[in-house]
Amino acid sequence: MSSDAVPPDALPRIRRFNRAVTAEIGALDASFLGRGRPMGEARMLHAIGRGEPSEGREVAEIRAELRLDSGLASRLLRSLEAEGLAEVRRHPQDGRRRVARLTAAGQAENAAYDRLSDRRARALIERHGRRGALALLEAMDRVACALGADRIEIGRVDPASDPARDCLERYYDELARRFRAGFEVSLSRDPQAAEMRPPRGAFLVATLDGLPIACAGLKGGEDFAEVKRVWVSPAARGLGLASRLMTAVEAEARALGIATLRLDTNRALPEAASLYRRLGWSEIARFNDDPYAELFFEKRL
Amino acid sequence: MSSDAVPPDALPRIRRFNRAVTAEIGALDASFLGRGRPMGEARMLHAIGRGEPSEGREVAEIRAELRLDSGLASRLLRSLEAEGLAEVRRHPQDGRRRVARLTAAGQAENAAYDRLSDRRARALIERHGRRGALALLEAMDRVACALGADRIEIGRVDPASDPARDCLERYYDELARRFRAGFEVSLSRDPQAAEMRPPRGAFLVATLDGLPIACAGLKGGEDFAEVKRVWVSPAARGLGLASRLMTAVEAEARALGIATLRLDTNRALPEAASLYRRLGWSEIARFNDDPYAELFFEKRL
DNA sequence: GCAGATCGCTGACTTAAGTCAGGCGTCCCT
DNA sequence: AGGGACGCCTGACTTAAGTCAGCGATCTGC
Repeated sequence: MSSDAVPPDALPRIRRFNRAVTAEIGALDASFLGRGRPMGEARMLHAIGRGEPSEGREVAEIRAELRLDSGLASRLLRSLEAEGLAEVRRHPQDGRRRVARLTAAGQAENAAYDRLSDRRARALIERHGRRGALALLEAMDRVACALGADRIEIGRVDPASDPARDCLERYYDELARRFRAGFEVSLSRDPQAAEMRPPRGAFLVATLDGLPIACAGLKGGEDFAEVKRVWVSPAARGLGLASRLMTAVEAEARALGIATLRLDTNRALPEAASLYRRLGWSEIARFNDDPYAELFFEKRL
Repeated sequence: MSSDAVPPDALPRIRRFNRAVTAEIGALDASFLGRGRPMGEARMLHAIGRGEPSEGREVAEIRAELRLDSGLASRLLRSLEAEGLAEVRRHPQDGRRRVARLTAAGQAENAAYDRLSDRRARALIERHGRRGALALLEAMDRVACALGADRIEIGRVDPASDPARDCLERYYDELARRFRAGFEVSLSRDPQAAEMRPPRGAFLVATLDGLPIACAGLKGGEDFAEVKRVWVSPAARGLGLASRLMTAVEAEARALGIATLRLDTNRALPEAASLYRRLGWSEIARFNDDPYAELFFEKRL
């Protein structure tokens, strides 16, 4: 990206942003100290709590996440153990490694920290009306996606699972907004797309910190497979995520032994068509009767 | 605001935002440590540097900003002095108070910290195209305004000054976008509004961390004064700022001995008209020939 | 079964950060 | 002129945070 893409007043605006969130995070940390425990221990407690309550988390993983020295991490674990909040056991497969888990008391303590954090969050949102709150959340999403772009993960899920349905719902809403004549899933071809499952297809969802932000489906067929439901949340656009997703879909297709991919799209989504062209797809003649489809593409793997 | 104004997925989204900015700020702090100086000293240096280079800043003010104990602040100042980066003198009016200033070396050091911060900021923005960068900056503005709402300051400025012109330009742009027939300042009545200056009028600008986010003008006249150019940046809407601004304008008017205020507005700005009604203004008959004016209000002080 | 690598732990430090009491000089008010 | 308030400083602490070397247990590959 050329440097003239930087608007002239960008730096002071980012400084203002930094100042605002630094103050907010400082205040949150200060409120955490109110539970009479140093920040290091509180962070360790929270990091352990991010794992499954029954399984716990590997100590090395936590240490990497919090960027802690092995000695320091060990000491923090000892003090949590002394308080009866956590317990550390040996890893079932590898006796050198260790796994930390929260006790019932530890989970309660962790929940108390979450409540403190949630209270601040709720207070922040409640200062605004419903419209303002939605706009603020969208702004926070965009910032979070831009800052956390390299923590975005793409994974395979069932198309009927919660994250997939969340993406699809937002995708359909967007189509309804952008198509002149609106959009009604049931009128589109193959509304269920039950084929987007192994062994014939797949459904991919991109998440950031566990929240879904993009999706793409691969639907198996006789002579070719189709790529469907490619959608990226507005908050995550401009990060190259659609390309990553398409690459991941192609990899899935190859793994399933698929040789030819096809897809259709609509002129109301010009950014989609130009993405496909950029990624080596070529336009072909209509190959289905979906009323919403106007443009058709193919790619041979 | 009732709690049902909180969207159901607000809390995880805010948690994701917190996680993202915490990581970003942590990384920035870590890069600051690269200059071989503890964070406390770096922050103190930067806080001193926020004042006018020639005048410096009062120690008490800095201490309040950084929430430092008097003893700790004093020690940090001593170490900056020992490094030749700052000097502390007695306050010209009050010998108890003290004023800290950066030396030339201190200013250079401070600039180096700014460069580190700016480099990160620029890298963040340059990851996006121009459109994406603008959207990201708008999102950051909105978050900064929402988080820093109680640091917003309203002050009197000259209507020809930079902050005023910045607001007015963005105001005219918005009118051009929202009025069906567009908007051309030169066609509106009294395009210069040179009267929005003491002793007959005033121009108010609201700023957050020095960046202008809202404005309002008071234009003196014979039988009544007019409120003009009331504008709030989209990033700051929903924070009650327009009301604060109107209250401030009324206070200015009272101080200038004005008894009657009038204003005009346009149906394309429904939120403005409803604000005026809410603040006790009553609709009156047309009192000028501005082609863009459709609704007319009056308030007696 | 042994060598070398890996993982986490402990002890012994250093440094940063923050707290508190007391003291000195200055200002303001009467 | 003098008492009390104020602003800042110093000294003497405590606590948190982070570093480093060395140790013992465990795993992996040969």
